[in-house]
Amino acid sequence: MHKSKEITIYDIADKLNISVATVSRGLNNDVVVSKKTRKKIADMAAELGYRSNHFARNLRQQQTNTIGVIVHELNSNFITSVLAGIEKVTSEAGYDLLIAHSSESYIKELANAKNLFHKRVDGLIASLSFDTKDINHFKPFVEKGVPLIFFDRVEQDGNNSVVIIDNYKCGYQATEHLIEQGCKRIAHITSSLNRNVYLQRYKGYQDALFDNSISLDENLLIVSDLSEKAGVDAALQMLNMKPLPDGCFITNDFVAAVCMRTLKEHGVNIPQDIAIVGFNNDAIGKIIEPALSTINYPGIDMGEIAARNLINHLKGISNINQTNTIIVRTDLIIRKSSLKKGV
Amino acid sequence: MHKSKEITIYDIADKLNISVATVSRGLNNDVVVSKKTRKKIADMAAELGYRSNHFARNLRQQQTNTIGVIVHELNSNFITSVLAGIEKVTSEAGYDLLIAHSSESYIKELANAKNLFHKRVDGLIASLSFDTKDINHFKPFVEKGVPLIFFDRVEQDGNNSVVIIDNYKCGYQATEHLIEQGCKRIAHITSSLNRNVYLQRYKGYQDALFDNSISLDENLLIVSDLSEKAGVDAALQMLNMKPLPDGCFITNDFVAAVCMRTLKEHGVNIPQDIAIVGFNNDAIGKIIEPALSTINYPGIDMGEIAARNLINHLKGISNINQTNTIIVRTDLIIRKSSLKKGV
DNA sequence: TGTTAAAATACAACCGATTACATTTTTTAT
DNA sequence: ATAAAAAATGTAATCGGTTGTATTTTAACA
Repeated sequence: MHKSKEITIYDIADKLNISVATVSRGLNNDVVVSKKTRKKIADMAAELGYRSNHFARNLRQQQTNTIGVIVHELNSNFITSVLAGIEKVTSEAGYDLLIAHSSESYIKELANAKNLFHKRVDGLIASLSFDTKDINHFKPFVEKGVPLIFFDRVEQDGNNSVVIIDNYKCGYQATEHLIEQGCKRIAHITSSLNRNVYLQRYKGYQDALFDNSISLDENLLIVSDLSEKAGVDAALQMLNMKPLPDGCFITNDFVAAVCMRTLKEHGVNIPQDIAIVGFNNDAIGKIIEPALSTINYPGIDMGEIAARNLINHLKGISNINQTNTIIVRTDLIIRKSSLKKGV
Repeated sequence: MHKSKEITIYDIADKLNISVATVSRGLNNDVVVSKKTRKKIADMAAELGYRSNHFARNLRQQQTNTIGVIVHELNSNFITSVLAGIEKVTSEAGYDLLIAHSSESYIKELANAKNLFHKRVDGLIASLSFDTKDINHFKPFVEKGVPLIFFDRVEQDGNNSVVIIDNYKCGYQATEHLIEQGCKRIAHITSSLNRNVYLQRYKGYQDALFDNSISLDENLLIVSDLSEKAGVDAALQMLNMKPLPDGCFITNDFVAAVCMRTLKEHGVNIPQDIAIVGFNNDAIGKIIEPALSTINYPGIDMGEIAARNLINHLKGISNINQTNTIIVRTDLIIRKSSLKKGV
């Protein structure tokens, strides 16, 4: 099977006995070309099976029509929702997407950034990996004037455009809900406080305790990564506490699920002994028993917003550097895992 | 922030007072350029912050160095593993990846195929969507000589290259295991039998029953989509059966999990009343209770194999059309959900 | 009918790399 | 020292579109 020759605008021009300039303009529906000619060109293009050459076009136009996305993982409800949102907006605007994932690794994120930079994406949307220390690898984009939007996992004190949720409020709400259910000793299982999202949630947790006159017990804070093992370990750690915590706010549904399983294996009743609230509204939360209370946030909206802002900036409609921080709504979903009092 | 001017090989050539041809060759580490000159070129490129223009290169070379991937979804362990495998091989070989997902929709798969065709991917790796009826939309690739490999969800009677697991064997094994555990009335919850994977698993199920002298009861076959609702409905349907099935082979872990939850809510004991085996080895299976027995298959290997074959074909090392079907190993993971007899 | 404005089309340079072929420089052998 | 061979570098065409400017065709009007 040998490759058949590609059709170019020169072939169309030849067949129609007109110039390539007219063909090019006609294909782009330029009003300067008469309707009749445009029709002829379109018909001939279809007949010959013409497909435009992106490379020639991009080379000449000095733009790639491509937007890069760097995410910290692929395998989660939240991320796939964000991607869906981004895809919706970008594809409508005629942009292509180049998706890279760092698997929570700083090294891979670095490589991805470099790669996308060399591919000359017109813009970049990114969520930082778990162990990203600094964001110097995004500097080349800034220097070349490539617009940049971070979402969810962002650098706290940068002056970049970000699309985030109010993690502080979420932490506050989750904790307050547990307090309302009668919890007095509320554990908090979370990830590295160097990541903005976890730090803010922790602060919300602290303030909710404070506002309800519950003193903060540092021993109830368990920091770990987001692995299955971490969930088991966290559960064991809680089981060793005397007395057992009566509530627990976990910043990740998967870890919460593992944790619950381990607790139950050790005879702990949920929510009677410990009420639990997770974070993310992953599919898993509805399946485990008891169903997991959690914080829901609209990934698809975050994706759409990030993409829309980026594209508007690219088109000169708005300027990213003016609207610095966009906060997306969230809500607390209450299920059985936290309902000590019943409904 | 205005875009700073791009550095090209002409700039490097100017600075060094040599020709662009030499610069181009030097940058590609062509041995025909002296080591000394190559060093000078590399240094100057680094100093000026040169980045090569893929578009000029691809335009000239008439190839995109890009491989397209169409998957039926993004949000599953299996698919992300496959993607990881593909990415590993392709990035080592210097190819880029263009990933499209159809969300199990024929329409979207069609659009994706068209899109990737127009982007001129050098090769394509695809898994068919749930409701894909025919594969005519891949014809343009064949006609242009673009190599094509299907994995997992494939067209049963095409003569395309495919990377699959032995779904028949898996179905047989899962069913046999349930029989060994003493099950006599084994239900089978699966998806459209038009998809090869489900049809083959069903056949394995049938033959395992036959070989163990258990007559096939058509009423025990429940066909549905893979949604949460489907899991609930399937469970309810089983609950209505008199007598209740004592075993169940479900071709999807998520559906199995939902199904188990629903059964338990109705007071059914697992595995005592019904032993259950799922499929896919999703993370969820380890978390639910009892832990879910399932069929494991190595997504990462499938991805690597598919990608490696494609690239070898592109490089002329091998020919895809000769090695038509590649079957990847699988194994049955036995957990508590199916252990009626204990270990 | 002739003049001018407007509409449609054509010409040709350009984007930045690659590469066949030509030329120059260096090395080797006589 | 000189011819021949080998190594290094250069020249220029090419990939397939886009677009500023020039030219031709058509329309409008006096």
